[in-house]
Amino acid sequence: MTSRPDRRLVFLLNVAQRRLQRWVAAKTERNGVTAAQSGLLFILGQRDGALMGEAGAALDLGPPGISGLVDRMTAARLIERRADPDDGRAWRLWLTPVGRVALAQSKAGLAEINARLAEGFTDAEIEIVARWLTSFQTKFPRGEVQ
Amino acid sequence: MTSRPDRRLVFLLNVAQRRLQRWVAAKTERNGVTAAQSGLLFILGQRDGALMGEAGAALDLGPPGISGLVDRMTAARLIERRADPDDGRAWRLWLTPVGRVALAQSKAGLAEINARLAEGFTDAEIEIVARWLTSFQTKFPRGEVQ
DNA sequence: GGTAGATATTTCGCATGCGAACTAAATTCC
DNA sequence: GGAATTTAGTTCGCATGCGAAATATCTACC
Repeated sequence: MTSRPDRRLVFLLNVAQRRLQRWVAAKTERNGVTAAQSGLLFILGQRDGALMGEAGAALDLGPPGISGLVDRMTAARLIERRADPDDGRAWRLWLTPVGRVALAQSKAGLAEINARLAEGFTDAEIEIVARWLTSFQTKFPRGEVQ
Repeated sequence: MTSRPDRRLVFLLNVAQRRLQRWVAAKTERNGVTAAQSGLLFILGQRDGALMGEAGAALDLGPPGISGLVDRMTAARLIERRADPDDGRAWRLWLTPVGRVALAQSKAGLAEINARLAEGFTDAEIEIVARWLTSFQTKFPRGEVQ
């Protein structure tokens, strides 16, 4: 029966993600902060001075992902990278004043996006969506496929 | 009250998309066909000989996106690009024998992914998710932001 | 018929993020 | 204490897909 909707779920997810990505990119054009960069700003807003690996884990990024993101954001003066005094391999990440401003703007922008995301759906329905999205973490774990 | 779940929806969507992407990439490693490439194979499976623009629209890709995808898939011998006899600007895309085999494999793989995506959710719930994902098309339209 | 505008595709530079392979520092184990 | 292993990050090559700008062709309009 049904089975028609899920046929397209993979595709719909992909498109939705890109639509949102584009929207945020266009929205924050002047701001200069992309969606991925906002993510790291939010993390540091809660845990300024986090290790790169911690931030990467919080954002579900692998080492190359967080490394590149940090490079770009450091170049943009949004964050600062300082050596961990206790571990010669590790770096801690800190918001710069510019980064704090960008974070505040991102927070404001997120409010509008959240409003749109929930538009036309009840709290209960959004709850289901959130649960579905969260289920990916167990259904498609990092590391093991087989 | 609630309002806590949607806080993270943007992020959850992003992570879910990447998790699935990685999964598919690892899954189809030998196959050699990525998720994006499967998308085009599916389109051509239904409409062999589609114009690049048509295929791009069906996949919600802009001109540069479909152009690059076609380049890579042509190089991989999955599809063929032939000039449209009626329009000197346009190209039509055709599955190669290799592409047909890859499409068949992708179809099989999609079945497994669909099963996982629906795991733990009722048809009604999946319906809600599908509706939510589809709503992005109107909430975050191409072209206009403001 | 010829010019102005629309349309199909390409190219460029960029951000994102992956896996594989590497470097360097820390930890474990004998 | 020193070798083996683990851990934190980096680098490389790649796929993806965006916006802006360019190219080539087609269509419309005078």
